[in-house]
Amino acid sequence: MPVTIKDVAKEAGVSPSTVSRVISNHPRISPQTTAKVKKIMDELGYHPNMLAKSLVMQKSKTLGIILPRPAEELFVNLFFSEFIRGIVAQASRIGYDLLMTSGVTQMDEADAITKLVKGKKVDGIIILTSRKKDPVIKLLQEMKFPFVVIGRSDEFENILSVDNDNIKAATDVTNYLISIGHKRIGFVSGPAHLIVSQDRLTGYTEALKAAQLETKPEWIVEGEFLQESGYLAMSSIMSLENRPSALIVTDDLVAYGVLRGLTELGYKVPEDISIISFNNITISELTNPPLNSVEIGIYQMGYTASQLLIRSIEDGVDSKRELIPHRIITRQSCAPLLEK
Amino acid sequence: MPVTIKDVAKEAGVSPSTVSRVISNHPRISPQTTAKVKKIMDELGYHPNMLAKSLVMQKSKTLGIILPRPAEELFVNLFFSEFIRGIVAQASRIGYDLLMTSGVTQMDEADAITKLVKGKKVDGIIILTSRKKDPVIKLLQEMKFPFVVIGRSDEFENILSVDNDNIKAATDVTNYLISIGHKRIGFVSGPAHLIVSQDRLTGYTEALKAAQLETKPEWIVEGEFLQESGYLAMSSIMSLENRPSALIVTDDLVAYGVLRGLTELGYKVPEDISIISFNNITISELTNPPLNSVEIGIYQMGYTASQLLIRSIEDGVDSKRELIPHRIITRQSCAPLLEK
DNA sequence: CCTCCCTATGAAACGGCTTTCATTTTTTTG
DNA sequence: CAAAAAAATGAAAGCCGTTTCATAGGGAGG
Repeated sequence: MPVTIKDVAKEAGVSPSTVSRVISNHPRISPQTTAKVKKIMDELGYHPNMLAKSLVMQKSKTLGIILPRPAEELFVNLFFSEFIRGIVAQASRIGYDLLMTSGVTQMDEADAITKLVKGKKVDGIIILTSRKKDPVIKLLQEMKFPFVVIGRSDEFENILSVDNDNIKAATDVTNYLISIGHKRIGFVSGPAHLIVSQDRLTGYTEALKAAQLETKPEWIVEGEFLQESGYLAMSSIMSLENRPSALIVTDDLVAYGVLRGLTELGYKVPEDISIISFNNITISELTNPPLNSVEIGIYQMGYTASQLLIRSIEDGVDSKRELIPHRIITRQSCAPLLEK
Repeated sequence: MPVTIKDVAKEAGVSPSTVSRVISNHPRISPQTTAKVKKIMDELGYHPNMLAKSLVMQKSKTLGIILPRPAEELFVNLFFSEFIRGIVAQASRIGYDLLMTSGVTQMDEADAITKLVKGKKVDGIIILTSRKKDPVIKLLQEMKFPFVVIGRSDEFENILSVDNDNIKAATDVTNYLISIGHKRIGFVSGPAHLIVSQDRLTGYTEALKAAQLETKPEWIVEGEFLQESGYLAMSSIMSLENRPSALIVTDDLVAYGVLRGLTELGYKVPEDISIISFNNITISELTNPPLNSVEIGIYQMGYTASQLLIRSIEDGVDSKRELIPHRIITRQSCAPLLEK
């Protein structure tokens, strides 16, 4: 027996319509009535039933997010919390909540989305990872449902997205290494099906080309977002006769593996080889030596995604790309390479 | 113009009631009608409006969770993702979603909860951290609303909770150190207002008492869940003339700070002092040396909390405490102490 | 062949809120 | 002071489902 708008109305001696108008600050309600109704609402501890409200308003004031499958979660895992904080902070501020769901099996991400969308549980959806030819993006695009992707789509131009300029970031990192004298630069990449991997690789390649430096396919290793990948990459890279003097690593956790591999092989960082990685998660300042990394503004990405999506829902903006600035954090894993 | 139950009814030449009954597998609907209606639903791409359904059923099939304030998030941060995965995995399996919200300012956690509860957006709530005399627990208890706390309450017995046996865990850890020969054991604790801190400290104290070993107040240092806390603790502890030969640390991140502090002061782990910590987050296997730690089953805690809460919602269980087993992970930060 | 009882389905109310349209009350204006 | 305009409020429909109660039709039993 929760207290409803009717109870308030009866108690205040007005009609439900009037109470409703008081709640929504309708202009044509007299100050006295407003005061009286508000008093009663307080006394009765009235809170509107959001389901009823949502049903009639045709919007739920809720954003949706699909939990990544464990496999892809690897990437998201370490900054998931920060992301979510950003999203929820901004959403709450504007009166939205965040609904999380996941497919029951690995396969039905699409089903989960359809259910959310058609079931009217959410007004918009945030996509955390963008894969090449991402079917989820296509689905939402077809349903014409508001959504924002963290990252970008390789198929659709006119969507909402929040991203780092990963190409630029990788270029910056590469140029940074070049600027301190490195000429042979390797790259430990992430899974090829993720767009972020692709972009970072592109930036790296372009920077090298622009500087007219050598690129060797064997200097580029692809792996997962696992430290093990970094560890494994080292044996192949370091056994090359003409090996890189610096390495760009796609993620700090992977870089940790790189560090571990190098230590085991008897190399010193940064004396023997310089390392710089991406994402600047907690780990990166805890390694030995502390890692140079690229801060990508995770909280801000979440925050911005939330904001953008809500604007899209309320004002119908449906095509905008926001780039969150990145920043190279200098620690102690890179050293200048002196001419020899 | 989403397709509603009426559209399906019209198209199938039956009444909305019949369609509704088909959806819920009502026994008294003829096979032919069922088949016909299902076919139409498919053709039209019908999905029930969950808001309407929730409104009439008086339940939303949604669990709620309040994002911890940044200050307390520190503790939760590093395993937040794992927690959430556990919660959502189990919830999704049983047809529930997870709704996340936060107070807009730091203060109104209680408001956020009230809104969720009275607004009928959720059927139950998961509380991630339990503080001493936690006002949030009291609030939910007063509202007689289903909730489960991760941890335990120091005020209420008859609630739903999922926890580690932290007292036992700390006792185990202490006994482990004792078993390898340590007699002077220190403790780097977490914030006193968290129940988990209190419990671990209790376990430690009890184990020492049971073994009739010395406890010195100056061997116990309280700090935040920050590596800085561990770092700072070292200067005071290591400057004692009669200092511990082993240290139990409340969290791996803090232990990392401890390690850093010790290295700077010129001590070697485990030769000079043994370290073991709690939580077993990613970091703990990456430190130098890799940390002995206590695995606390985070995913399983989330999973269990979800399950327990849903059972409570559906079957009215309202008092149950589930303990998730812990496990000491042996790595290389503890060494036996030989008699001298 | 008539009643009685199932079975399958439909009609209508309800859940709690918003909003249009109508109505009453008050104020303004000529 | 009457008429018109403005302000304040109420009645009722509608959002989209579920469920109770009623009813039509078919078969069993007498």
